[in-house]
Amino acid sequence: MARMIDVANRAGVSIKTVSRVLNNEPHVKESLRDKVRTAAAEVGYVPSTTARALRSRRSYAIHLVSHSHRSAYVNAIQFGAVQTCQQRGYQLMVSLMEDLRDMPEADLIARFERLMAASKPDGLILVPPLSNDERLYGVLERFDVPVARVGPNNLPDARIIVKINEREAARELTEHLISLGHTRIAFVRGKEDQNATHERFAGYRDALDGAGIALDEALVQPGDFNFPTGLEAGDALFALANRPTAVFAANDDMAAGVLMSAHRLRIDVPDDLSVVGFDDSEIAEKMWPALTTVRQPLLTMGNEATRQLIDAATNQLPGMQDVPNEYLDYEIIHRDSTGPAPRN
Amino acid sequence: MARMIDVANRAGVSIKTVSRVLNNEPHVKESLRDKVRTAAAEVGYVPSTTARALRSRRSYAIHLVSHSHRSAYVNAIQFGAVQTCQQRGYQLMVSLMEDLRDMPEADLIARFERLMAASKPDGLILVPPLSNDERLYGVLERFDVPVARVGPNNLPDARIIVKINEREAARELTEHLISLGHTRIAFVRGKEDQNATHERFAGYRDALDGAGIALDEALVQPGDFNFPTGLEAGDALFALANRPTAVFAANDDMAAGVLMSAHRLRIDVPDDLSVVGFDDSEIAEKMWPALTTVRQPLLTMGNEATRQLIDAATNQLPGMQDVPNEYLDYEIIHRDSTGPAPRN
DNA sequence: ACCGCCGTTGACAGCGTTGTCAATTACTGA
DNA sequence: TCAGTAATTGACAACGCTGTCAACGGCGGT
Repeated sequence: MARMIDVANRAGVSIKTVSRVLNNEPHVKESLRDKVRTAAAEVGYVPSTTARALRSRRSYAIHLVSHSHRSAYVNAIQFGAVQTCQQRGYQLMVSLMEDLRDMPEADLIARFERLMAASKPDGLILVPPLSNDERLYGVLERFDVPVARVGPNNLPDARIIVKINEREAARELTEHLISLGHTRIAFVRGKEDQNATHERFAGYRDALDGAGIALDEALVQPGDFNFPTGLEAGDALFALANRPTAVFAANDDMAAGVLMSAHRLRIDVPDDLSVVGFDDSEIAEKMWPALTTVRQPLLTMGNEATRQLIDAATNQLPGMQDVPNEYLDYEIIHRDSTGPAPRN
Repeated sequence: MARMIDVANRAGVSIKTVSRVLNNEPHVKESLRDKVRTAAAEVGYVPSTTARALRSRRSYAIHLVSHSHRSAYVNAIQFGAVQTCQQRGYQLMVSLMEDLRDMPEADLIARFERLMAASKPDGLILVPPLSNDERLYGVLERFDVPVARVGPNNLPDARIIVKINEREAARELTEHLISLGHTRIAFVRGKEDQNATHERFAGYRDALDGAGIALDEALVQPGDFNFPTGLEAGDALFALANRPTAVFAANDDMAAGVLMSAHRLRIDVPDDLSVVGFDDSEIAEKMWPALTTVRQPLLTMGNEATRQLIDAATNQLPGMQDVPNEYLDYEIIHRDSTGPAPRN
């Protein structure tokens, strides 16, 4: 495998000059630049990330840390992250972090210390539920590494946060149900320690309030973002004397559970019941009937988080002032699980 | 961040001794070992993977390369891989490789050369369709790196291959349909350049042959492992004058498409039609009706591939003689999409 | 008592790159 | 023309670890 010295010899310059050319540093004559680049191509030179990392204290790697439970959501974000990494010559590493809630802070610190020491990433991507864990907030201060948080997040500072306006999206989706004539609209909550649950519920309430519909606590069911809890929530809702005509599940997996419950009870969707989800995960269009939901630009979110991290690491952006953590665009996807409220 | 020299000073030994202790090398007195370990713990020492990698020419990293299209299948394998990596103190890096078919071999080599040079992995995990691409077979010879291929694979050599017996599984699943009384059993093929398609189809034929059922070419539809082609295949099959009473889709996503087609045509599943898939991907249990399918131990496959790679890199296994590339266990998961053949 | 061996231990070099700084060359203005 | 400054280039060290090899000391055999 060709090293820098081989390129240098072939081009008749010192290795330092080769280094400068390949890193696009100033202070090299154009004529030499070409000569070096040609030589590098001829010997098939590829820089050793390892040596670079050791000397320059930059690893050219981004580390994505996710909770041990893998989902299509995280998968999509990761996909976006690896795309951007490859474009920019970075590596993407992935780690799993088990449940943090019952982990003493000391262990938490130790976990991250090990992770940081071992892979020395130039940036850290945190996805839900890690991204809105307040304790990590303090723990990561200890390490001098840019952190990007993906997903709804109410941390007040200027870190990199990539998200959509979930509250507004939830409101819009609920308003759509209301415009279809629904008034008894149920809501299935997600995990209580995730911000998404609260944002989406807030949007749901906003819409009800706006339409002057009173919140019926009986129509609000707990859940944990997984299919089985969606199923349970559906069973509970449909056992009610006064059934809802529409169900807003806080994510698609739970919406699938609600649909399953409806099917089992021979409730026709969308004629007798409308169901909506959130995320537009890959199962949304594969369900029967295909699910009306909110599309999050997960790929773009992965891209963005990565891009901003790399920029921060490269110091192309002196601070993050010009990255105002704005919302990315979402989109309501209308499919076949929603229809006019049944009259009765 | 503590370095080895800090541990050495604290323990009153040379850094070489620290290195020996922490790498479990021989020739250190037990008393010193304890002293070093204590010192390491006290200063919170974590070895620098970077420095280690540079000097020892081992990166303590496994690289998982997948096709640009990310699926739940790959996601699960990756999950298994990262689990084992973390257990063994390795990092997992991921890469995407775009479509290789129309890539000249020279480019292919260049792609891998860059990948290898940049991340210098101790092992490479290839997932379908990369894992059964014959050209990679030759290309990877150039690099002195252990390669694990996940998925059905008929390469004749002694490399690491982690798979289930897909043909047998497909036969068993088809036999189950036959035992339910079905004789008009359709098959939806996957991508033709993937071994899985051929293995699964072969198993389907085995079962038909075994039962003395003639293969009806009209019941064999093309597909590409994605939902839309499953939908198309369903539409084509259900437009037939003599409809099948059962459909075996070569994977779950296509089975979802077949189900959607059936629902749209108001064909009752499982009363009028049985549908089965393959993989037991996460959507299988969320479909309506929940899908009967073959569970591949994808997590275990990711674990195994990684374990074998690490062992190979560590030379704990001198060769691969004692890793006989045996099949892992699969399991037929009976759900609600299958039932007795309708009488007519 | 001496030799030679083995189990321990450490000094030192070097992995392939980039940072520092000095040396050299080119260019400016008087 | 020449000093003074700026641009260019390279020599060398260093990042933190492991591989090599030499030094040391204890021990058994003669």
